[in-house]
Amino acid sequence: MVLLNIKKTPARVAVIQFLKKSKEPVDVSQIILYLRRMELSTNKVTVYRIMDYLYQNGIVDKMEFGEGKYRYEIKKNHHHHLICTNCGKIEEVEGDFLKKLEEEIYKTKRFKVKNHSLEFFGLCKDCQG
Amino acid sequence: MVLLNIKKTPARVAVIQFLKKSKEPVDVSQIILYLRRMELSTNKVTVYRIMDYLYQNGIVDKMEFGEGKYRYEIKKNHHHHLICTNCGKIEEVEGDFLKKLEEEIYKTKRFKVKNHSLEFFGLCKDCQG
DNA sequence: TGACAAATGCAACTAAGTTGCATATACTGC
DNA sequence: GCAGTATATGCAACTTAGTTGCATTTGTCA
Repeated sequence: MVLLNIKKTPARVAVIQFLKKSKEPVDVSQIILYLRRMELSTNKVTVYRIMDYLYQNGIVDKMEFGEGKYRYEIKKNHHHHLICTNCGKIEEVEGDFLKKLEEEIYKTKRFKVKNHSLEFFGLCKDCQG
Repeated sequence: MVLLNIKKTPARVAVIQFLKKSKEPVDVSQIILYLRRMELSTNKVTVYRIMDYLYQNGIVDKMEFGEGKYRYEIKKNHHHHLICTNCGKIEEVEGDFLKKLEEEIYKTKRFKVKNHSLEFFGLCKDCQG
């Protein structure tokens, strides 16, 4: 993905770097912590604006796991999240399982699905039993 | 569903009444408006506590549609929501389409799904074309 | 290297949701 | 019906997520 007309500011570069190396979707407070660690003085307004920019331009996905705040991750292959309700670990399952269902929805309800959000909550391997 | 050990306070009765007659999941501010209209003086703290109580006891479902706030509805047959990104209308599709997928997830990832959240965003019949 | 749009910083704000504690009230047994 | 008690509510103050307006700074491109 090529970013056009984007000013390569230190904050933006660092945010994207952080998102790329993160193994789980991150929230704004985690991003701010990272920027501090990188000795990039910044404030939350900037971070919110960066995240909004990245989201509006399809560079990141934005999601909510029932925590009352949003998480972001670099857009990649279609996938969904497995969220462990015990330890909080977030895993991924790859694949788009809903294409047929979305066609069915259009046939029966005339609702044209453009996007969906799907997350699974439960217990990860280590938290069972 | 029988509610045991619940004090039937006017606020609770009214909230459940409102949820039952609502055609879409409602948020806390809508509930407060309804209570005011019913001439039930109440405050948001009470409403949040009622909603939390109802949620913890499995009487309502709690969901988030990317608005930065939660919506609630009386628990009923398994279904998912179709949210029109143009007019905001919220429809339903009945059915649990993910059972097989969840079994598959357990087989391949050893993640035991207990719950999932699935919403579809797009254009309703009236907002297309 | 200078101009200018675009990005940032600051301060103040809104909106959602929470906490502690004192008061009020629905239910139980009498 | 009435008193006692656990439970629910109200209030005030707070936290956290996210926003807005405006002045200042900074990347980029000519």
